[in-house]
Amino acid sequence: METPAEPRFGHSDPTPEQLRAQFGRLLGMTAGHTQRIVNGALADVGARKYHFAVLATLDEFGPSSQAQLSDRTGIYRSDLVATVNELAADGYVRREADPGDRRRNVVSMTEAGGERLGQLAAILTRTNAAILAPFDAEERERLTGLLHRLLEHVADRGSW
Amino acid sequence: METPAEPRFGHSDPTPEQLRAQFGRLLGMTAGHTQRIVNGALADVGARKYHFAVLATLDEFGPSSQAQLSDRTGIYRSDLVATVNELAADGYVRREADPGDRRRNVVSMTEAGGERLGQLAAILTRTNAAILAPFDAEERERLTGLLHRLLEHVADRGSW
DNA sequence: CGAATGTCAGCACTACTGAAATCG
DNA sequence: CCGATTTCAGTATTGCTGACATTC
Repeated sequence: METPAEPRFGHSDPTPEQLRAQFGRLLGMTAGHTQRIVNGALADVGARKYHFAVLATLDEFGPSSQAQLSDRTGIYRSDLVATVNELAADGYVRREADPGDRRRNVVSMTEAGGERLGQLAAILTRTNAAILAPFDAEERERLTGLLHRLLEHVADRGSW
Repeated sequence: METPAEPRFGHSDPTPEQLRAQFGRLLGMTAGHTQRIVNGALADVGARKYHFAVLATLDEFGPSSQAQLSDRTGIYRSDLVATVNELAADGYVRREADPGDRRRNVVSMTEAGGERLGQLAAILTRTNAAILAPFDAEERERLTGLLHRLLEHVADRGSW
């Protein structure tokens, strides 16, 4: 009774200062909510971020080995196996042995994969717009510019 | 041989446009790297984000029930159990039955917990500074301002 | 032989769900 | 009985590591 009913993320009590002050927390929570929105929209059609990443890469670079897909998407090779499995099971990609290098597979997008990519791209365009709705064009550029600089900085292995 | 040795996150190949264009990806990757830096620094002393969140909350609000801690930190009640277990095992908090309401536990910070909080706060201050190093004061305010607005927007249940 | 490739198994952390037991 | 609190068990995704067999 002391605590009124709280919704899933409802903070009936104030958030402590020391927590609010953490930049990492601000960034992490913002990204967390954003990811949940994006993942939820993708999950509605049975997809995940990895699916879009692989399909978009195949669209731009054409048939590729899994190692190339890993390099271009940032997805680990071990995780790519499952991703390609899923996409192949749905008929969006084909996995064939590379005749020229028998260590490799050649992954190529099917026609159905092309349509799937269009579907996922549309979903992402929509969610991106919804997420950035409160910002005008100038603010969006400022925000993405700052985030790009921050990403370059934190992604710089060697400093950490 | 075709692909030169790539470090853990080295993209020897370019990132596809369609991926680069995703705001969610930019935010997610930035947050991911940042979290890894912060978590790594905390892990060096055997701590996690949840530990700091709970200790900071106890510091500001005094002895609390686990439900209150959950509300104020955003940590799920089920996950709070393990967090309090860990903190109690290290002597940083005490968990006692609430005499006035036998459903509740009263969690309170010990002296060692206060020192631990100081240690973790110092670590976070250091990592925050390192993460934000490339930005001047004005840019930091702009970035945190934009992120706060974005967080409010995306955290708004009901819109999603 | 050394290196690349694909595959499998597994771990850690986070976020989240559901259910049970106790108590008000 | 309803609701609050704590606890346990379990799930999913992501990021990441190590090992292995095959092939170049």
